[in-house]
Amino acid sequence: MYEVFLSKINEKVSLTRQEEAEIVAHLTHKTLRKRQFFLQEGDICRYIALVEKGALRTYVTDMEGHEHITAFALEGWSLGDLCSFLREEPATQNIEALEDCELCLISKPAYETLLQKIPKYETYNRILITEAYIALQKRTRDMISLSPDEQYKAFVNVYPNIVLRVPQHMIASYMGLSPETLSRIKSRISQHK
Amino acid sequence: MYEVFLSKINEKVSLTRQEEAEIVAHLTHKTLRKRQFFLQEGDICRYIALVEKGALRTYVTDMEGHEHITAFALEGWSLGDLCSFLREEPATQNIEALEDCELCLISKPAYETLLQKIPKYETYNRILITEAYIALQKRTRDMISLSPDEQYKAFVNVYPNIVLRVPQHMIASYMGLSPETLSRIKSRISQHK
DNA sequence: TCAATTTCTTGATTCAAATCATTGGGACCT
DNA sequence: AGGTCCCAATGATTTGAATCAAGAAATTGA
Repeated sequence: MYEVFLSKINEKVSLTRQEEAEIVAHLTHKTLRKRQFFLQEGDICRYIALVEKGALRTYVTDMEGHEHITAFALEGWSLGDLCSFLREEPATQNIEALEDCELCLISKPAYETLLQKIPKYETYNRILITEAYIALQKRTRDMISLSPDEQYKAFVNVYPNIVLRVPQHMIASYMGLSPETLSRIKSRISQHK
Repeated sequence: MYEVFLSKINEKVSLTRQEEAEIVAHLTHKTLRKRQFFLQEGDICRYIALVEKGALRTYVTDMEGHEHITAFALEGWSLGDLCSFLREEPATQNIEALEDCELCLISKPAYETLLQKIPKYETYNRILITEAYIALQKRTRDMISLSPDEQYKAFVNVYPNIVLRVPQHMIASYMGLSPETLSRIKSRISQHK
């Protein structure tokens, strides 16, 4: 049931059987159908989720009501509106299933208990959030310093699975482009082979 | 000497005298003159710094050689190329003093020792990096969802000190705009009062 | 104090991407 | 099969910001 979750932690720190049991006792499970929301803007994000199966997208809405995708998540990835989760404030992000999903959830009380009781869990979280920060920083750097063509090539290289599983107009949204522009970028790239 | 550093930690966790002494023993001090670099692209980032006094900018260089400012740092803020620091890879960021600066440094060996020996230091770091992640996420969200005018107003509200201490064209660079465009935005805003 | 640099503003032109509009191809229904 | 919906590709037009250019204002430094 929680193999993906535990193996993710064990990649960073080695848990004993006891610790594994303690952690699993604080997890819950959830399934989502395609198009169901894990989180909607305005609600408080009560859980951080780890994707055991499926695909989801995170998006925000701008002042004109347009959606902008800020992240995708596939198997093994974590998601949630961290700001809303930690401060128990209304979320600004929406998280929607793009396929039927299996999620593994941890609530705020569970999160805090584990941080306190299991030092390795705190270490794991420090490492996880540090890596997320580095990845986000890298993404912003790429958006600044690469041409749209280069950016798309980089995206296809780093996330080939997403390209296969997600409609193209959503990748355009993620890249901050109109669907038409991404379409033209693709044809431009394939011309120069 | 290290008051700013310790008070930053004590905001999040309460250190004993012993712990404070242990931490201070692992810190070093550095001064920078205006226009000196704390870090240059290609070098390995050997230290994370906390600004005790002064102002700095972090920037990256794109394929055409243009600079893009990704962050400013004033008193009490931390900086460094985290990716380069942790993985001991060449940095992609440049960090330059905008004023004469006093920095408080922590090396990688010191960082790892403290993480291990002082659990509160790990907790502090987890909280710090989590807040940095949330702030970076908020910034990307603003860049996506706000008009340049709104973005500038928000920037002035959140960082009035930076606006006072940093040339306008650098703020334009931070916002991803040309200096001319930011100038026009300012006149547009002041017209509508 | 005066020259040199840096910084900011304003105007004219150019350009890349958004928008608007149309078409064609699948996929999924009954 | 036929119809509806969704998605991608392509063309025409518009638009907002970058670029190019020049000059004014402010800082800096000898």
